[in-house]
Amino acid sequence: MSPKRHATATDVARLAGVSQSAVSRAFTPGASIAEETRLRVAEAARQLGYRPNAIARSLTTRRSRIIGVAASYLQNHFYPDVLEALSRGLQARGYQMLLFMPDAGRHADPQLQEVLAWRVDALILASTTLSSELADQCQAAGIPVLLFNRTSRAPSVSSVTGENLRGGRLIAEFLVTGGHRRLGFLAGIENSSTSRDRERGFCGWLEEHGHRPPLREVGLYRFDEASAAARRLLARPDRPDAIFCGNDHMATAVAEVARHEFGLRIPRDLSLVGFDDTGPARWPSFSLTSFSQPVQPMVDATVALVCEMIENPAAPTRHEVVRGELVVRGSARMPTEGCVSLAEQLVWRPAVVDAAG
Amino acid sequence: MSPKRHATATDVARLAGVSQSAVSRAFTPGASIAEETRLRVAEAARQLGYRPNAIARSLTTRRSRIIGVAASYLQNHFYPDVLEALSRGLQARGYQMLLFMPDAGRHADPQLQEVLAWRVDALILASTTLSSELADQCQAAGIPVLLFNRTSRAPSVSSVTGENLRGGRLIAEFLVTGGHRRLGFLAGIENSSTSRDRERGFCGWLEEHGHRPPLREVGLYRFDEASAAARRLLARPDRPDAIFCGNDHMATAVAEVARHEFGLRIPRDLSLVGFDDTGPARWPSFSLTSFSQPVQPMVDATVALVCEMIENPAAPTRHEVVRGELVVRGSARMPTEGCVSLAEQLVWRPAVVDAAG
DNA sequence: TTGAAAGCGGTACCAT
DNA sequence: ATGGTACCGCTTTCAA
Repeated sequence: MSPKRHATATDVARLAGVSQSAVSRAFTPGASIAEETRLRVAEAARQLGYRPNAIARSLTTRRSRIIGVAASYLQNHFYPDVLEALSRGLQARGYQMLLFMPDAGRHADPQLQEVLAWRVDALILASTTLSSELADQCQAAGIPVLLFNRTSRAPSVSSVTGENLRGGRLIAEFLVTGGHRRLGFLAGIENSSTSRDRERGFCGWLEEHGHRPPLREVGLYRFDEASAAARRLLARPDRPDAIFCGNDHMATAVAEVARHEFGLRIPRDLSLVGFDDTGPARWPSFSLTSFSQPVQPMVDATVALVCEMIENPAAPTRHEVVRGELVVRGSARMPTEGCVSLAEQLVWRPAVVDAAG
Repeated sequence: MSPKRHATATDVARLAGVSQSAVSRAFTPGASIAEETRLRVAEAARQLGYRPNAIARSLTTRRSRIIGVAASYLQNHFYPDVLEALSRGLQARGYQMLLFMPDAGRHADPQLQEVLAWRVDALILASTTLSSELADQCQAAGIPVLLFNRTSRAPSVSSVTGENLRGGRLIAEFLVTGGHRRLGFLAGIENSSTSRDRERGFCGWLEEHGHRPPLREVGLYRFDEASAAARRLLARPDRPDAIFCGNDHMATAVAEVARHEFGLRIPRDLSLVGFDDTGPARWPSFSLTSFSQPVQPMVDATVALVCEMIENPAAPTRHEVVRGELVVRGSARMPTEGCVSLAEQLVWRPAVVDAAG
């Protein structure tokens, strides 16, 4: 069969014996229309399988009710979780989600342009790789931009992040109190705000308390890079006795290398702490101690903020920081005698398969 | 600053001193326009920051160049991988991707309608939960529908799947040849074609070769359900010595339960085989033997097929089956003396952290 | 090659 | 409450 043309409002109007305007009203909640007319239209629409054309509607209303979402590297389980929550959140508010995955580097630009061509009502950038100049440009072009799990150097772009700084500090304190003395830090993407803040928190606390800076490697937030970095770190004569990994995804890579290539036991020979508290890191096999970035609250904040920005474009920039906590599992040696203030900030989660879902 | 209006083709035309039609042509590859005019328009467009409005374009051309993609349950690492590849594949062909995650059950309908309102050029359903009647309806409404990793009962809807039947059979042969005698099968979603086919292959081979049917549990393709199913299965007095799990995601759940709750060693006390060959299942900790569903080939086939369906709506239904192979790692006891035909179908992959990426 | 003009399928304002 | 009508921003004939 040929691609049969969709029924239009005019078709419905003809069948229902009303004007095309009436059809439009019948599908506009709160429009002034007689109940009887509405029913007649509804019936005609049903017969014809009519659905208002969102494209035509958007052309006149100048609001697409589409939100562009940029993501990259879904291997890190944090992002699929975010995507799922985001999809439901936006859907619930009547928005559609146009997903795109920018290529690394400058090639992202044409892709972004394609998305902008759809006159998206807003842009959510959950991609570490997309340059922040791009964000600024969009912002300047008058479209609301929201950075997710990152910030821009220019503080003019709104953002939703976790407590990167506090997380980094707390982990430093936790590890030092736990008796570790040769610390390591595995950075993510070096010029990402997220990795920088976590590192600043971690090293800041160490410095303030008179400890040596940690050994340092870069894992680019990727599994394979993190594995390679772990090999370098663990092969050193002064191998660290604890590593703070920039996220859980890298931490699992380090755990794999440590156990299966170096024969190390965790946490006996090596303590590991991650960031995010997502995915396989919660499974008993890894039982990773990790500073959490709670997906649902972060997404809720994002959806609320983005809707606000759309409704009030003049609203001031906001930087939401969603509270996290240090979730203590089994991958890092515990402080035996903790200071109280530290203990109060920890959450103890024994490994249970059920909780892994 | 107020949400400044985007420049339109008319604005550009005025500045360039040409007609609005000329502007349109300047942005239409292959349109008949003088090179000099094109340049003048390009310059004016640049000055004004003009980008053709995709919404207006779609309204007249009646092609949106948007493809609706339904996914559900991104916890299973297979799907994020698919999404990433799909995004790049569609992008490369000039399509945008409108992603939605149908709620389980009937509530999916209004969401689908929203997507259809955008007059998507095609629909890719990679969601196990979306009912196949919905697929039929869309198909009947004249929009190309492609089922990914599933089929519909009515064979009129095109699909791309892995070798579910052959995979199931091969795994049965592999396990029996490996000396296992008390087999278990962990089903996914019971009325999904994928789970049914894998089970049919598995049980079919067993029956044909005079073996008892396996013990059976249902894991709904979910981590927590699979964990619960594993507990039931492993607590039995006649506990299976090998379990074929409907996918890798469930297999990792079973491995966790088996090791950490039942103290079983894999594969000494229990052999495990999965399906998909993705994600954490490839990590040394799991080193899962699994029948592969190669993401890139499956996505390539999907993109090619969907484009074909768009260009030629009259094209006949097609059911692409992408070849997979039994990837042998360490989670299942190997046949000591294999029959040659079986051995030829196996691929041996020792656990290496590098390969896990 | 170019410009004028007729839609595409709606929304919203205007009288009635 | 209803119908008529002027757009929304573009593509695509049709003449010139």
